[in-house]
Amino acid sequence: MPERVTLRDVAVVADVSAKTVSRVVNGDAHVTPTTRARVQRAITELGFQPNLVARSLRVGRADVIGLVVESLADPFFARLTSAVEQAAHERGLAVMVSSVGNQVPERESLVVESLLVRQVAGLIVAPMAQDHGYLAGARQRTPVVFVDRLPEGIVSDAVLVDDLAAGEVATGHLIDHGHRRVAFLGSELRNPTTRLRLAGYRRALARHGLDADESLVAVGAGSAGEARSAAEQLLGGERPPTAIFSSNMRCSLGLVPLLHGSGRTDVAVVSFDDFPMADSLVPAVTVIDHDPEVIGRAAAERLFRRLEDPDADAETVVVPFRLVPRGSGELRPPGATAGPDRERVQDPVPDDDREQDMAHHGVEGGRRP
Amino acid sequence: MPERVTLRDVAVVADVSAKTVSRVVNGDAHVTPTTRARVQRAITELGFQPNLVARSLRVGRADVIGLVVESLADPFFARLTSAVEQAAHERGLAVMVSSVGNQVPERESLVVESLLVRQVAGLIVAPMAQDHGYLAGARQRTPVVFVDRLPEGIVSDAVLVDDLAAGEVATGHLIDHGHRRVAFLGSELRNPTTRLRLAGYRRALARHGLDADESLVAVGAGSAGEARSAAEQLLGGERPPTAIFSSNMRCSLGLVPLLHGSGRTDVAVVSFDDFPMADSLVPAVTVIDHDPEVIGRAAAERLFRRLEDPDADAETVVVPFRLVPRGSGELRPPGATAGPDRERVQDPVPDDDREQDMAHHGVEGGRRP
DNA sequence: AGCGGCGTTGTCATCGATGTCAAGGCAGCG
DNA sequence: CGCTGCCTTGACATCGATGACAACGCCGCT
Repeated sequence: MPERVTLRDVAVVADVSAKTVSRVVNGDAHVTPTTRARVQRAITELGFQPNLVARSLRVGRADVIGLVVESLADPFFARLTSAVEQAAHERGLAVMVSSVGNQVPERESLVVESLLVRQVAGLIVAPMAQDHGYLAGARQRTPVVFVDRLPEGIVSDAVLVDDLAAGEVATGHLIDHGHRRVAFLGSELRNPTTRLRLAGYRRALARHGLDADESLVAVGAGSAGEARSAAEQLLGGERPPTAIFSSNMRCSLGLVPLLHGSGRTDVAVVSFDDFPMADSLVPAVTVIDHDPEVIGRAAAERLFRRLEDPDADAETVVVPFRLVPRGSGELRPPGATAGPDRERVQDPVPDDDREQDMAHHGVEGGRRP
Repeated sequence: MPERVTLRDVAVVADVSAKTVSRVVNGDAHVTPTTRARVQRAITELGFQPNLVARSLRVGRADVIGLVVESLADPFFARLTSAVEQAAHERGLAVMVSSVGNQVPERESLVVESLLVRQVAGLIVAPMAQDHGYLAGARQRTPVVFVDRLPEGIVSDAVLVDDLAAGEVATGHLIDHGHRRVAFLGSELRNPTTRLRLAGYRRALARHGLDADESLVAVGAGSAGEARSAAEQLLGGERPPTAIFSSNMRCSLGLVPLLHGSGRTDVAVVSFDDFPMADSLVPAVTVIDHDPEVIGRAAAERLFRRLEDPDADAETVVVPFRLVPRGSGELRPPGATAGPDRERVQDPVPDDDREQDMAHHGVEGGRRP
């Protein structure tokens, strides 16, 4: 029994050529049933398994897809990874994962390169880099689907949430509940989704005629601990916020324990992304919910379609988000009275119209050119 | 400019053989500095990247490690995955991930096989299968490190937490706080860690002279929702538990919202594994904490060492766990008085001795033969 | 001058699969 | 019987890298 059984070993036992064994293994029609049965017996007897590395080299492409995310431990990306892996597995593809970290966006191109030299059939990338020109050459032979944001400098398939709109909805929700000092808590600005959510925050402020106060913007939190410290500073300022838009799960995991631990559950919170126990806390946390599993699956499907039809036009899929009111986002600022905010003179639209506008934003999924 | 630059292309430009280019790429000493510089220039000019699939085929092993876990979305495994990927990346290795799911332990061997045919250099496996004999042959060429439990039927490297001891500590903690109706909430019994934690639970009961009541054992929860339903049944029974040992994070994510949502925060809880917000809830959740990052890193290091020394003896690394009292596990049962439990006549050891005993369990890490 | 040793370089086989295309066998038709 | 077409099979090159080892040149020593 040789250490590794090859086509040749099977060919000897079955008294055919290795090519015929290959035909049987790959379901090629050009084999007689008699020969086929004989080869199958030999395959079973020897426990033959094709060497997929050899096949990949010959074919020029591995049956593996690459996934690049910021962090595999991040709950959002963990669930996205899981969805991608499951979709790939259903197609007989393996998944090679790689993380970029949150310190050096330029690592993205190195990480992607390390997947390309392994001949991955395709890539799903949650981008952090400023410029995706590095992918221009590779994309002729390796399809790429971007998740969470559009690439810069190239046209590619993508699966997105509208971060700007979501940031605007989250912030608008707080403003609609009377808050005039709304803070933004976010990760590094080199993270494109942070920038978009911040832009949405600012657009909501502007839309309500509120001045943007940069002392209410705390970005750069690379961990839950840093988010916690940043929130502490926000709340300890001269004119502290009465509400906080926490622009990703990681920041929320720093902010919420702080508020609960320091008895500041009076501060209104909208969290971008749901997280465990958010609805069990008192008050339960209002969230912008977008499902990483939906994103992961959509990205994988998009990639499979691209593999089948390399020359089709690039397509962007926008997946829906929704605001889930649970309590923390509906808290009123100190001194505010119940009911519609009477100070709001710039926008006479009734509340129900605004709710509908939000529902429109929250439900809309579709295609973006 | 050819589509793909090979050693041969570089060799032509540099006027050397492909073998010399290979020597330069691999840092072989047998190249003159003059030749080396000339080749480097050609490499840069052509943008050459070695084809790692070709190398893998020739060498007989890919520079990829495989990781097999139950679910990539599970927070515990997500963090373990992240730690493994980072450790691998530091070594220039890629990571191929695969999930088994929680329904069919036998899928493990199929999943492992799909990694083996891709010539992974080594495997890290969080096992679910009943028998690891399927790995006996492969292990001669592909090192395996098991995480979380020892394999069945083969001797292999492993990185473990002592699930039985941890289950015993968790349950003992509840008993020490006066509970006599302690329930066990767990996943499927085909999951070996569930079985060990249940055994620990039973051992704690026995140690305190308490009869095991099977109506207090709820296993089979495949999701947080199912855990929630199981907990509902436990609490709705004729003689409901006053305390619950939730034997994994997933069960806790079902149980804790139930308790909070139904006003049953009087039920004492110890959760195996920490989770986000556990310490922000009221009462904060007492947990058995073991760090998946420590496990992941230890597993990766063990695998790297195995790759360097394939013939060394198998080794098991036991990583520490600790009980983190936060409130939920220290709740007293209804009608209990404060202070030491006067009903405990079988064990006259004072509380401080027992605390020390637990600290001993919680701190101990080391090697197991 | 001749020999031996050492360092560098190159040739060629190898890894294990698949693609390309020729060859052989058989059936049908004139 | 000879020719043509179709189907099956096999030979051999290919994928792109590395391992094994021979060949060559140079230097130092006798």
